[in-house]
Amino acid sequence: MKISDAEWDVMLVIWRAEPRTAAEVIEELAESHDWNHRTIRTLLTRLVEKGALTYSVDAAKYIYRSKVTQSECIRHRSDSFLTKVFGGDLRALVSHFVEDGQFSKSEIDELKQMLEAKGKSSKSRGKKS
Amino acid sequence: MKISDAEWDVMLVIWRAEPRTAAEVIEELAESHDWNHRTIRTLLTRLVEKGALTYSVDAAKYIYRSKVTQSECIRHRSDSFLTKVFGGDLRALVSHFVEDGQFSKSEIDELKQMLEAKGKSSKSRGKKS
DNA sequence: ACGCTGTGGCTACACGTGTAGTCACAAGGA
DNA sequence: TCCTTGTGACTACACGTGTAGCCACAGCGT
Repeated sequence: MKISDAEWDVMLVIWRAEPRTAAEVIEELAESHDWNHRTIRTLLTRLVEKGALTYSVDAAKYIYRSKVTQSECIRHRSDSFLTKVFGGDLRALVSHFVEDGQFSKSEIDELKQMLEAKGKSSKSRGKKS
Repeated sequence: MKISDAEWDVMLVIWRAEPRTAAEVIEELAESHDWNHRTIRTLLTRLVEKGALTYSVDAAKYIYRSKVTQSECIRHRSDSFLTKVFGGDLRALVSHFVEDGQFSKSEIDELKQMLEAKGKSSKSRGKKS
């Protein structure tokens, strides 16, 4: 399932706190986006169509909740990105971001520790789970 | 400038070796894609329109060459991705990929060294080189 | 000289996406 | 009870994108 950029922002609101009525989603998005409420309703509908959201009806209102988790979607987008932009070369990707970014000393240490742990436990911890 | 997914594959061919005639691009893409040559010509035209490619004419043939570098484009896509999917949190992005990926011992060491170097030279090496 | 073939130019068309309007219905205030 | 207001349903529409057709022209083989 492919969630578009605008839809992604809607998902973020839902993931942040579920479930939500359309009105709540619209209100929260109003703070960051200059979207007509119609637009947001359309996005909600499309997300339901493509299976990213479900809804239940309460007092003639729809209550939306996610059907896919944020991490699933992040993983999905990350995988596509890795494949498309770095040709699947994970090391190239990571080094690109590391070289390009600005990290504080402590963040660098944190990442090193992460790698450390990775070096020990590693092997066999694939992508699924 | 936004290069679409199909266009990206065309750019890859050009970046790999420039300049190229349309025929050469088509031939190379035939190996990996099941695209009609018309499709590729359209993509080439669109890439010229959006300024990613230029061409010169020689013996009534177009010779295409890139107008933007691969690293510029990678940086661009990477920035959008970072912003959209990880809300700009570079640390989260890197840790996602590190945790998710499978690295060999030596790759881990390599990355640690990169961080090491980063820790020393760091600060002030922003994104604009 | 003539037709086949490859070339770029122009055109097409469906689908996704961003953006939003119209409509009918239901709930709640006057 | 009647109107306002909010709701989801359906509709619209332009632009990007993936995919490709038609056309005229130029070069090459015969």
